[in-house]
Amino acid sequence: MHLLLSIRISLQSALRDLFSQNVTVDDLHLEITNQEHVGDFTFVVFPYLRASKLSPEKTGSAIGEYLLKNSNLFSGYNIVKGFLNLKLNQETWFECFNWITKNPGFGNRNTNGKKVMVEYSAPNTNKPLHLGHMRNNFIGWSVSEILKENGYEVIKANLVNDRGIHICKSMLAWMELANDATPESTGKKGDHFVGDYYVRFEKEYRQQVEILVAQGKSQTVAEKEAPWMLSVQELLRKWESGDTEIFALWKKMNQWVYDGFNHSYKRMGVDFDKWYYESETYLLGKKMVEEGLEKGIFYKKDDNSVWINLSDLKLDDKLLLRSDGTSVYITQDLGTADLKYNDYGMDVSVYVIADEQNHHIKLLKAILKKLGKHYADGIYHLSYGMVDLPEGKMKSREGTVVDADELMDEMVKEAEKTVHELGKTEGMSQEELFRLYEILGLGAIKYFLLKVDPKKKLLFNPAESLDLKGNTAAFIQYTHARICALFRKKDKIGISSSEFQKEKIPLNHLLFKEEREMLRWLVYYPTVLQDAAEQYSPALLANYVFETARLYNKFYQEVPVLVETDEALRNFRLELSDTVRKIICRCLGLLGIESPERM
RNA sequence: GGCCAUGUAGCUCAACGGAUAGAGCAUCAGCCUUCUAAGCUGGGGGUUGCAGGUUCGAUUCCUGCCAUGGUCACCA
Repeated sequence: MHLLLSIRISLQSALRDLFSQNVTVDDLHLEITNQEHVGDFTFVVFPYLRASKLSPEKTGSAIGEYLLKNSNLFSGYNIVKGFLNLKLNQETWFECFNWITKNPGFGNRNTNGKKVMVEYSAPNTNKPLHLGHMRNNFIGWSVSEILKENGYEVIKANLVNDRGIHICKSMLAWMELANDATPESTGKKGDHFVGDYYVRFEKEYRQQVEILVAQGKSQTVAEKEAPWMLSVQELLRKWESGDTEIFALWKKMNQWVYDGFNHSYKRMGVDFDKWYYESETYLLGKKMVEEGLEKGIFYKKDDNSVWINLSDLKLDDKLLLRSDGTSVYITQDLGTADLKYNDYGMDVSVYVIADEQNHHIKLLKAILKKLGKHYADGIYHLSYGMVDLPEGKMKSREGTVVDADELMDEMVKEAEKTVHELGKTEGMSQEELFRLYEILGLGAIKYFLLKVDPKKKLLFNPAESLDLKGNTAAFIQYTHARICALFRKKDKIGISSSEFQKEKIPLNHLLFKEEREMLRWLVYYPTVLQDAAEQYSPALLANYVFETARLYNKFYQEVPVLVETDEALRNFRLELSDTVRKIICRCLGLLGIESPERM
């Protein structure tokens, strides 16, 4: 029995039979009854007063009476103003619990035949990953998994920004300063190795600019004429013309970076089905610009630069090719969008990109539409807020960027410290312990970054992220481990458990408040899972699973499980506990967080 | 300046247009001779940025202000 649906159907009949109102089941809204009122679910009758032509109280009691007479779900009702509080009878709760336990994939939806591509991560190959990438990665990965659970076929894609002036900067600094050093020879992780040369370029370049300024040049001129700026531009030209030596170096250094990235991705637990490289898509973009020119959708200025007029959309004209014929950021995005669609023909294409690019994606969609690409309508920008630190924005120049690898190390170390202090892991092997530290450390970061609504900016407070109390992954993982402990204990003291059978529950037994509240909450899982997909929001699941753990801990505190002497009741509570454990495990799993059996 | 977000307890965040706006952190007071105290119970803490409007009802929708952030590159 699908509880919420059953109640809605009863209400639907009530409105139809009493007031000749035809409403769809989806339009009927049920809320959890407030703490201070008596009841399980509440139905607001205000919207139906026009139909009933009665006072709120009389409308409510008419519906209440109808439900008691025509349905066996309810044991009573009360009305406060226009709020009809419904009380379910105990039989209904057991029936409902039966339905949940007999549906292993409770909440999952069958395949709907729709295909979605989720593009996320999108790193540059000149720097290691940082905290901003982490939010991006975790949102992208989690949304993908949530969509799968809701019946979509999902392609996880990564679009690597592997070309351009910034890559040339690391290359130049390496050529000038490295003496053929490699990640192997220095024992440094490849992405950090290359990133260091990027930093060294910037440092040296700034000095060169300063010298020129001291010699009397203006800042702008100095920035353009500094020796390394000229060299790096030359390097880019060589790269674009396909210089074999430069190309080989570019490939070699990018590979170092990829080796580093793959290591980080693996530790973060994110993966991709398809990799795109801007070095391969920018030419496609150029081709599309040519086509647009031929069709007269774009126009060329005297200096040979190519533009599109978007005045009908109240947007400024947008440049698509520079006067020297090279492509800009949006050019390659046009090419990538087309390639993606030709590869997969997906219904929806999700771009997980920070909100600083809202305007850019708007332009991208607009231009694709002008080119007659119908798939433009399927593009959805999952725009998330940037991660700020208590001191403000992360700035690479000021060295305030939080490095992903360092953060993971730090959090795992912190987890190790706490596990040690609490000393509950006696008998676990060294290998199991290391595994546990990873699960706890990574879980903490992921939960911290995912629990906030993606579209809001996120304040990363290092001290707070280390916390293991309250609204954290550890709190939820702890609840999971606690339930596991309960079952270990059960086996140890030799209590046999069998499937819960509601017929065996003593008739005079009343469910604890904590039991009813737990059941009532579990019923909402399918709704939350669906909402999370529709809103592309892992945060909804994070909030749900936190509340699940919170309610279970209350239950655990107040209700005896193993200590219960009545076998049927004990079995019911054990199975309820196991159901909660499974829901926690599934929710955390969709957030990319593992559920330890001990901690 | 135009456009777009955001503004809720000291702090970080919740709340399909519904009841006296909820959690966590911090703070104060309690609970381990019974299932993991990374837990539980209770207290204090609010003019939901401001002013209007829409209606049975607004944190939520509309308008105007104010504040913060983003963006409007031949950067990516």
